[in-house]
Amino acid sequence: MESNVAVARLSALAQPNRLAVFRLLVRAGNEGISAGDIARSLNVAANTLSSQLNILSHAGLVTSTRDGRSIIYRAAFHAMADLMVYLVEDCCQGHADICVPISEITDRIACCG
Amino acid sequence: MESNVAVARLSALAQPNRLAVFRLLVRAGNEGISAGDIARSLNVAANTLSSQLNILSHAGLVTSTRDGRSIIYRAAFHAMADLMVYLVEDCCQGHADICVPISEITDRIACCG
DNA sequence: TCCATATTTCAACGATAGTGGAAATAAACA
DNA sequence: TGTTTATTTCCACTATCGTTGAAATATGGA
Repeated sequence: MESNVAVARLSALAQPNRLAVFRLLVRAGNEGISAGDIARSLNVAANTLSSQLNILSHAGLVTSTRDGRSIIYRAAFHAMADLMVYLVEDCCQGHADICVPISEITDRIACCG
Repeated sequence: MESNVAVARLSALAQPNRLAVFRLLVRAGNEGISAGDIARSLNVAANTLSSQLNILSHAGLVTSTRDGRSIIYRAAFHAMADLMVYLVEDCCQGHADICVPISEITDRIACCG
């Protein structure tokens, strides 16, 4: 991953509304949520949410498909995975003994286990 | 983790210089790097770097200890782990079959394996 | 003590982000 | 076709961020 892509994704998530949107979509899984339902859930104006979704979308963190009058948004899990890997890449340069904490991450990411 | 802490950490990383600083410290591991050496490595002014380090530090993503005239900075792996977990928390509400991508994260985070 | 090195703090500037009102687009339905 | 619902685009305003010069603080050594 290139640095500017990572920055775009981190910037997209570094805002209370957008972070809440993303986490809501993570919990919704592949089913996704319509823009209107997201706006109602988080109590934000429709146009404000639209620009937030646009930022998340351009960062590659969410995808959208039209369903009748509504547009369904979904979290892009692979993009999230790429970002996480990038953040701890090449850690410790192979000295496993001084890098125990990272292995704890994998133990704690067990959402569907 | 509270939302505002996550936003602070994501904001801290959502800037090219600071992201580069953090990744440099991740690669350095527990040995850490002095502020001056970071500034030279990344070719940024000392006072600019100082404010960047301050932001990373307040976000809990780096720690510092004085060593003579220098101050050594280190990545805070546990804080990073907490953030990662927060981002994919409660994903899919337990429907493992529709949430394969998250399990791929753990496979790909294997820096010291 | 005096000086050099390492780092931080302060103040100010220009640039960018977040929000909301109003209008535009898109689809469904009578 | 005309109307309603869903969402987005455009625009302007305020607030916050990132950078830099200059000064201040802290440590080590002559």
